[in-house]
Amino acid sequence: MARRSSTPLSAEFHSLGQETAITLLRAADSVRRHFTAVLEPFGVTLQQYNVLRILRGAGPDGLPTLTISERMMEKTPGVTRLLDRLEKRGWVARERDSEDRRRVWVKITRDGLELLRQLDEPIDRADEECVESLSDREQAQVVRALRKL
Amino acid sequence: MARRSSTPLSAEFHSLGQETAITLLRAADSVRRHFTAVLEPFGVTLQQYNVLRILRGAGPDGLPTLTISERMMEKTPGVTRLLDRLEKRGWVARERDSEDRRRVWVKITRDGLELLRQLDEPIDRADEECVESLSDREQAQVVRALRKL
DNA sequence: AGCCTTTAGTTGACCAGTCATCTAATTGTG
DNA sequence: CACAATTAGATGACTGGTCAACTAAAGGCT
Repeated sequence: MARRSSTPLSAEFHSLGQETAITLLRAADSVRRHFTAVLEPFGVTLQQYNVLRILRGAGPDGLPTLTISERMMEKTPGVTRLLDRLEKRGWVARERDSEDRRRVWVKITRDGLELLRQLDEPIDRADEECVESLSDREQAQVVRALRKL
Repeated sequence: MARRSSTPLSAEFHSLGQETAITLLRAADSVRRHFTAVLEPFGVTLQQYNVLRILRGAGPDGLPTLTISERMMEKTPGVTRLLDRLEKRGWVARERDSEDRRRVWVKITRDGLELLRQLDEPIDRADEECVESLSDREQAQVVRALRKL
């Protein structure tokens, strides 16, 4: 059952597992930096962008706060404060549910939608660029493997 | 030169590039969570652990702050404050260079080394565990591809 | 020597993520 | 109906990452 530690590809590492983990973390950092650089001129962070995308996808009623935090796989406190900032910038609006007054519905505003519209093209480009040093074959291999994590 | 957007493997995505980028970010999060869970009982964070590993590798003289921040590929201010916390816990010591008094040498303490000693085994295990759902072949594919980023 | 530039590192302000705790509203059960 | 348990979300305190501005010490040049 337990796998013996396998030989790494590079002498820099103890084991193949270590090499995979660290290479993965580094690669993800590189991708994150790439997106951050695209968003930075617009004054949006990657997480803020993610929330706005989720809200655009959710349609005109928006979503309750907890649903957003589930979709982002993030803890609620972080999301609450992220929404505070998005609300202050006028990109989202919050409204308490009149039926269940614990619940807060969050929806993207006209300004938020306009921001996303401006970002759609640059982000599509960034999606390609940040992994452009990999062939389609390599990308497919990576996706198929990493999906298992 | 410019690559046309390639077909994603899953309908969830617009393009293969997007699918690769997002899958990569998610996988890295999973790995990060795995390591964090191992370190948490010891009261160390992943970044703190990284610094301690770098300092152990550097030998008894330690390293200047800026060198540490280069090796971590991180901005200096963050490292300064990380070191503040490590110093407060007694895991590192700082000493101003008597030749060049701008420079601060940071070295790991006996307590810091003892902490790492206790962590060596669990971390080696975590290196394997966090990617154990991939075969050696898949890991090698992933490493070879992601090294290009 | 005097001054300008560069280098090493710190500090302040902000965004983000996590944990623990808290409030308020709702639901479930006797 | 009343009261406990659950749920939605907010708040405080801390770690961490980034940018901009700052201090202090070297180094270089006239």
